[in-house]
Amino acid sequence: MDRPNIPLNALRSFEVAARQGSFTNAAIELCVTQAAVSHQILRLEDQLGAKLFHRTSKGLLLTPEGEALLPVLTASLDRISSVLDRFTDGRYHETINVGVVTTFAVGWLAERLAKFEESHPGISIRLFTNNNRVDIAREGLDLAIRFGAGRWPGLTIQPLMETPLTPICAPSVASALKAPETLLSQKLLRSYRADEWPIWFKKAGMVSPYIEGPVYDSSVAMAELAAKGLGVALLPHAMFQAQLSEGRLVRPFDTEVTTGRYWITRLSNKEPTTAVAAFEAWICKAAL
Amino acid sequence: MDRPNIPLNALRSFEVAARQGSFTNAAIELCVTQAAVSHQILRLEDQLGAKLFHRTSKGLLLTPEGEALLPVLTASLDRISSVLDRFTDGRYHETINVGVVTTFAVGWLAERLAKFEESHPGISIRLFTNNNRVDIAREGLDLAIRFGAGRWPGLTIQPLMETPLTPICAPSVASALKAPETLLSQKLLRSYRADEWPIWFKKAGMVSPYIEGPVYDSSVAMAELAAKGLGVALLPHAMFQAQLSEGRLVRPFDTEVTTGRYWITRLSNKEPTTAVAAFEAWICKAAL
DNA sequence: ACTCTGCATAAGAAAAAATAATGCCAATGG
DNA sequence: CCATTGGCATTATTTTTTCTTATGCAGAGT
Repeated sequence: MDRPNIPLNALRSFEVAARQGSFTNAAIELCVTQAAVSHQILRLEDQLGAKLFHRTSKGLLLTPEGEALLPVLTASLDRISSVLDRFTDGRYHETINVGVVTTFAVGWLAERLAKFEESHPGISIRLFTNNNRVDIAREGLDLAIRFGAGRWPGLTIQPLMETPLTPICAPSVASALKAPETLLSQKLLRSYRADEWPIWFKKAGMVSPYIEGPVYDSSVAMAELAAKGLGVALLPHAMFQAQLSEGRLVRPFDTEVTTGRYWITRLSNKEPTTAVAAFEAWICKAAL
Repeated sequence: MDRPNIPLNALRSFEVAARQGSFTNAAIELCVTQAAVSHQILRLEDQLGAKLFHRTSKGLLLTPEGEALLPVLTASLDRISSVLDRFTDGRYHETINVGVVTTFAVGWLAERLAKFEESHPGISIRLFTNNNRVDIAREGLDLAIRFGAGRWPGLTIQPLMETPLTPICAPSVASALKAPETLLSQKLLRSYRADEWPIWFKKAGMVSPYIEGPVYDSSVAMAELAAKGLGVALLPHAMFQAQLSEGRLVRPFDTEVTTGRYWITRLSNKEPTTAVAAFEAWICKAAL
C-alpha cells in the first residue's frame, strides 16, 4: 500500500483496541471518546474490506485478519515510540549498555572508546566489565564482548580479533627461564579454562605438568600477579601491550597458541537499535 | 512517548521528505501540496524541539536527529505497508517460499504440509525442491531446509531432526549381503559428500574401499536406483520409511552413522514476517 | 540584475476527527 | 420477567486538523 494511503491513525486505534480488548478502554488510553474509536475502526475495516474484530457479548475477539495485523503494528509503534523517547531537550540521545570481559576492556577497548563517542555524538556507551560468563538478558545488556569459540545458542555473534596466548611474567622471573622446561619450576597461574596450559605445552613440545593453585577469573588479575613476580601467566599478549612495552611484563618464549577469539554478541531475538548496530559495526571494523 | 501523542502523519511526511531529499518531491509522493509537507515537518520539529533538516540552498540535509529517526521510520512504515498489502478481497493472505532438499520434501515434509496449511488459513507455502547448495538470497526464498553441520555464515538457523545414514537396497540385493564385507562386491551409490561411505565403513569396523561411479545429487535418485536393484545407497532411513515398510527397500545392516542433521535456515539480515516465523516455529516443533 | 528553484508563511477552505446524545443488544440479577 | 448495566454502533453536529492558494523570500546560475 502506498505511503499516502496508509491510515496510520486508524491503525493506531486498532492496535490499542486490540491490546485492550475493548473500545471503551482504548478510548481512555487514546484520550478520546468511545465513539471516536468505534468510528476509526469501522472506517479501517471498511477500507480493508475485512472485519478485524468479532464483537461478542463478552468482549472483543480478533479475527484472523486482526491477528495478522496486530503484532506488526505493536512492534512498529513500540519502536517508533522508543526512538521518539530518546529525544530530550531537542537532542537525540541513546545510551547502550555493553558488557565486556575485563581483559578486553582494559587492554583494548577503553582507550579507543573516546574515538567512537566523538564520532557518534548521540550515543553514550556504558561499560560493564565482567567475566566471560555474562548473561546478556539477565543483566539488561545490549551487547556483550566475550572470549570463546563462538558457540552461544540464542546469540547473534560477530568475530573480533584473535588473541593468541603466550606465557608472560615479570622480567626478574624471566631471567630464570631459558627453555620451556624451566617453566616447571615456576608457579603457573591458571584461569578457569583448564585446557590452556596443556595446549601451550603441547605446542612447545612438552607434556603438560599437573598445575596447582587457585583458578583466576580474570587475565588482568593474573597479569598483576605476574608483574609482582608471583608466577607465570598464560595471557593474550595483545591485551597487555602497554605493560609489555614498558618492560613491566615480558614474554619469555615466542611460542603462542590460539584457543579462541573475542566476539561481540547480542540476543538474537531482540532487534538492534540504530545505536547498537552502529557500535557493533564500529567495533567489528576496528578490531578485526 | 505515549501512543496518543505520536504524530504519525507528521512522521510519515518526514520519512518521505527525508527519502526524497525534497519537500516538493515528497509532496508529489504524498499527493498533497508542498506547503502541506512544509507545515507537517515544521510542526514535527516544533514538537520534538529539534531541527530534522538543514535547509541548504542545494537541497535538504538530515541533521543527526533526522538521521536517527529516518531508518526506524522507514523500516516501520515498510513493514506496515507490506502487511496491509497482504489484504486482498477482505482476507489476509501471505505466501512464503521455502526451499527444501528433495529428500526431506518427499520423505517428510510433503505429507505433513497439509496440517500446517489447515491450521494457518492465511498462509500458503510454495515449496521449491533443490539440492543442498541453495542460495536463499538469489532465489528469493524466505526459508530453506537443508542438510549439514549447521555452519552457514549469514544465516539464522534452527535444528530439525537428526537423520542417521544406513545402507539401503532392494530386497533382492539384500539377500546377498550377510556381513558388511559382502558390500565390497556390490555397486555402492554415492552422493557428492565423499566422506559418508568412509565414515560408515569405519563404524562398521572396516577400511573403506575406493568407490567408483557417478556422484548423485539427490538421495531420492539413489533410493530409486537402489530399489531397482542397481546398487546399495547410504541413506537417511527416516526419509524412506514408506518404501521401507512397503518392503520395496530394505536395510541390510543395523549400523548407522550420523553425519549431520536437517536445519531450517533464513537470511539473518532479513526480519522474518509473522508467517515465516509461524512456519519456522511449526516445523521446529514438528521435526525435533 | 533577472530568473529559477525550493522552502516558508498567512489566511481561508476543506476534510477529518471528535463529541454528545442516543440506540441497540445481550447478559445479569432481583 | 422486567429493569439495569456494560459495551459497541449510529447520527447529527461541532471542533480541530490538515490542506490549499497565493505570495514571500533566499540562494544559485546565467
